Amino acid sequence: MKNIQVPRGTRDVLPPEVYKWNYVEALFRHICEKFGYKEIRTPIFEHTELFHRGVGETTDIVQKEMYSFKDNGDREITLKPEGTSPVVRSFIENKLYADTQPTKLYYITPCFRYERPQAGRLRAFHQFGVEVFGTSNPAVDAETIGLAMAFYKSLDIKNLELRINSVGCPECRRKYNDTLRNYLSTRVDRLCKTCQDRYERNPMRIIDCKVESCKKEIADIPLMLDHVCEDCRNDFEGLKENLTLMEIPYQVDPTIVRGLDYYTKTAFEIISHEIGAQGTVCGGGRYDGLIECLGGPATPGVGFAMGVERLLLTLQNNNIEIPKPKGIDIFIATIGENASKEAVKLLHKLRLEGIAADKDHMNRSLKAQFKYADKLHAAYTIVIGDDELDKDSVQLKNMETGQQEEIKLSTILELMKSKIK
RNA sequence: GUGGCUGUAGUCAAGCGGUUAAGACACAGGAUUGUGGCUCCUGCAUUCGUGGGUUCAAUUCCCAUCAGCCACCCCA
Repeated sequence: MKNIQVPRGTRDVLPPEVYKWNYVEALFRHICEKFGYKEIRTPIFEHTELFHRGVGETTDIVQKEMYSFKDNGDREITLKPEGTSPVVRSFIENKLYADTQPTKLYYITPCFRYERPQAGRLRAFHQFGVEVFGTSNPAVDAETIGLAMAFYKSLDIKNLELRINSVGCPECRRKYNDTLRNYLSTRVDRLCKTCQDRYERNPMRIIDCKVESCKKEIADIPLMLDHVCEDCRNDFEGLKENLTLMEIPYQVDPTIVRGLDYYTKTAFEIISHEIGAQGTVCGGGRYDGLIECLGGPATPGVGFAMGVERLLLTLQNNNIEIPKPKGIDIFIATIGENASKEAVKLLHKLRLEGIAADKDHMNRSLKAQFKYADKLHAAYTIVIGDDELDKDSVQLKNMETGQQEEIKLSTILELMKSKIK
């Protein structure tokens, strides 16, 4: 029979890998809690309309990347392609705005996007994210960046680059787009094909074109950052000031344009140069219009998302080791039927006391049982045979030093309890 | 969605038209009496992602398909 494999762009996380996931998840939770953020969990699927409104009709995500389907009750359902919209939906639905503000939330969630898979880009992937609702103070934008940087720092990741920009508010962006179209209108036909397409769809993207002829053509293109209104400019200055207060180095990069429609003002990216073309390890910014757009009261918001797979890739490419889980406390090797039965009794008692213990179930020879104990990284091993049962006496072997001491079998439980403390 | 590279055991791989498909690691067993890690020995692919085609003959050539990687695109 033919094997069934995982769908394209998905993968299994197997035991030799999963401890790393547990580690970074625990660390992320820990850091978030220290920063005063609370965990929120939302469903893996939502009504499709949430993403149409929350992410934006014009985005690639909505236009071609969503896993959407009709359920048996004829509802239009979509597997979440990102984490922010569901959290905003929940904030509104559960009236969290009625609580003390700001609302500071974090989440760990799988996301789904139908894209061409590549290193650091999967169809089923995972995000860590935070959102803060209820304040437009740029100090909070800086705080979320500080949280991300603190997280990376505690993993000892270096060589990350923080790039910040302001994409303005709806008013200054509209004016800017007019300025941009005006500037470009005389040169469109000299731009590359993709840029001509961008001119229609999202003229801001032309700024970051890599084609030489385009670069030349747009050398003095007006930048958003130079055309933001007074208010947006002040907030951007506030952001920079707060980053400086926290001693977080940054680069202003006027070419950062977030792909999701809802961003306003602050946009930022944290980039790793070691993991290939998909180097954005964290991306986020402010989205002051989103909550209202999804039917909530006018409430400002800011947040970020980081890709867990990309994080793990970065760790790997920087040779950063995650502490390996330790082995079992004791292995019980047996010779003969009676001993094996006795071991089952003892094993369960040990386990009930919180001692990590195991025995062989493959009818291995004594020698092979020791090899197995070694593989399980057992701290101690005892051998039970008929003699030991008769005399109530076993050799307790320390697997690291190889030393054995003779002990009473009946006292092993108390002894192990004291040993693992 | 576009272009390019790749696909041989659990893993990394050699072979690139011709009877039994190297090697390493991993895994399993053993090296006389009931003790692991080192060493040594033994075993482990009727088959080369899948399906077609060319040929007397294909893992080796061609096509398709699937999957992985890389770049674009996009983004976390």
